[in-house]
Amino acid sequence: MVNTKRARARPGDGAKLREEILRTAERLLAESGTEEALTLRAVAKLASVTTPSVYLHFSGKEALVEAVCLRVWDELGTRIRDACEGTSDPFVTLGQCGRAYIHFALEHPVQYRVLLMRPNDAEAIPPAAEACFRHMVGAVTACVENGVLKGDPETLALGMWSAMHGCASLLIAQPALPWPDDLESFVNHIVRVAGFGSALQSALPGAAVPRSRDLAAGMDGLAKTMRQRGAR
Amino acid sequence: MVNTKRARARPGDGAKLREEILRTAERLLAESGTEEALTLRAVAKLASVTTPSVYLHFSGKEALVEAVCLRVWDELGTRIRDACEGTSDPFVTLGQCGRAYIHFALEHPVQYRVLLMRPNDAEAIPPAAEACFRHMVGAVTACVENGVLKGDPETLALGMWSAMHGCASLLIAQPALPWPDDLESFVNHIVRVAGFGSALQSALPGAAVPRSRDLAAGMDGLAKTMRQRGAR
DNA sequence: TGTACATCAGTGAACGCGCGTTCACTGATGTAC
DNA sequence: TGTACATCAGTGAACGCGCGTTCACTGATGTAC
Repeated sequence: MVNTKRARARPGDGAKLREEILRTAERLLAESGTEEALTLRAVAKLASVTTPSVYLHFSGKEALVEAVCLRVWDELGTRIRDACEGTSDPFVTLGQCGRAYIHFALEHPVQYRVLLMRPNDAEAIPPAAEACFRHMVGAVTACVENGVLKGDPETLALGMWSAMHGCASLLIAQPALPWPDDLESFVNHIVRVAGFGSALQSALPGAAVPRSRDLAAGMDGLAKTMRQRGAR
Repeated sequence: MVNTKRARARPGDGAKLREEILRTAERLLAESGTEEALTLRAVAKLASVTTPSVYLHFSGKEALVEAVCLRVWDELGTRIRDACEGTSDPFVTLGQCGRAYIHFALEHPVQYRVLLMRPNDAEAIPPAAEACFRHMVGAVTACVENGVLKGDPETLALGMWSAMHGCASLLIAQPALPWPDDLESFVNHIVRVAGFGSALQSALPGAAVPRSRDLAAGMDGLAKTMRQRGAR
């Protein structure tokens, strides 16, 4: 974390510092590894500027944090959107969405924590977060139209989101749990469980849970059918 | 939050204050609604004692927080254990475990946050947390022995835990998301998705994801079979 | 072309705050004689 | 039965720290005359 002398911006270029402060704040989060390191003083120092300068561009600390969040939501949205493109099968696409979500979280653990694990009593989520959710809902809707899922797309999407979030946030916050060595396989497991589960729950909505033996038999039969169809 | 005058403990009874401090800390969390309110000064004041008195029973703030966590883990463990008793079908039992977990989290949101959403770089989880996990693994193992689940019980249990955690922690941290009005139904949805998904993933391990149309057809067929068996 | 001036990005010093922690102490209790 | 004393739970005042925030200021830049 070097702090070289900054050249003062020319009149009219003041907003450049705003951009630089935001980038510095993200860098501080990533490099420190903890959100507690995100203080106005630390950001200012790392940006080679005095602390009160931050107030020229942000009304206070909370405004800075919110601005950082907006950027992260945007990045996450882009990642999810990109993951939704290029595949034709909607169920596969839904899984790719989920994988992209978890990968983003694991690659940006501190940012993810600030986004989704802080207490957040705001009445509404920011538009950039809404956009993320809409991508998820879109992927689910395609599955509903295709028939592999049934039910309210928003509820199904919240279920998928919550499953992805559970995996990501538990990995981030509780690294001491006995996680498998092959994390990539575990993430796949989570994504498949959520997808398969949503599909089966779509087929058996509200019904009583089948007896274990019946369910086990049904699963084995289904697996055989799937293998036959896949082999054609 | 009243603070009445405390009578000094008699020699030998000093440890009573330790208990009282712990109870006060839990009360403070529950009543304030935020973990930031858990300061030594606030706990001492609420317990009608001066701040340095806390040091007679805890080596410092971190030790106090850890002691609070141990108690919450114990409570959670009891809840899960109780949920595992009384039912004969292991798959139903697994679902009850999950529901008990989420209910506990939603009833104690601040405590749950302190337990599982704080940064936690400890190398090992505390024994009381291990006990919780073991209950989950036990419920999963019963399903594996019964044949409704297949695979490594620890991995399957981590999947279940992560699904439950995702629902609970997202509800707690992001109340502004468009949650359904009927939360109880949503929790059921989550639990069933995780259970059904684990079962189906057990039957189709590592295989390529089936084509949507095949999966949809398989699900409908399965649902019909289940209804017939359930109707017998 | 030179000069006075307004603009505006950024500075330096200081503020009050609540926090965790330390340390010398007090004063009631039980005990030894 | 009375008294000196050791024990030990708890006190009161103070410490340094880093934080967010405020405010009067500086000094380079572009502009009007």
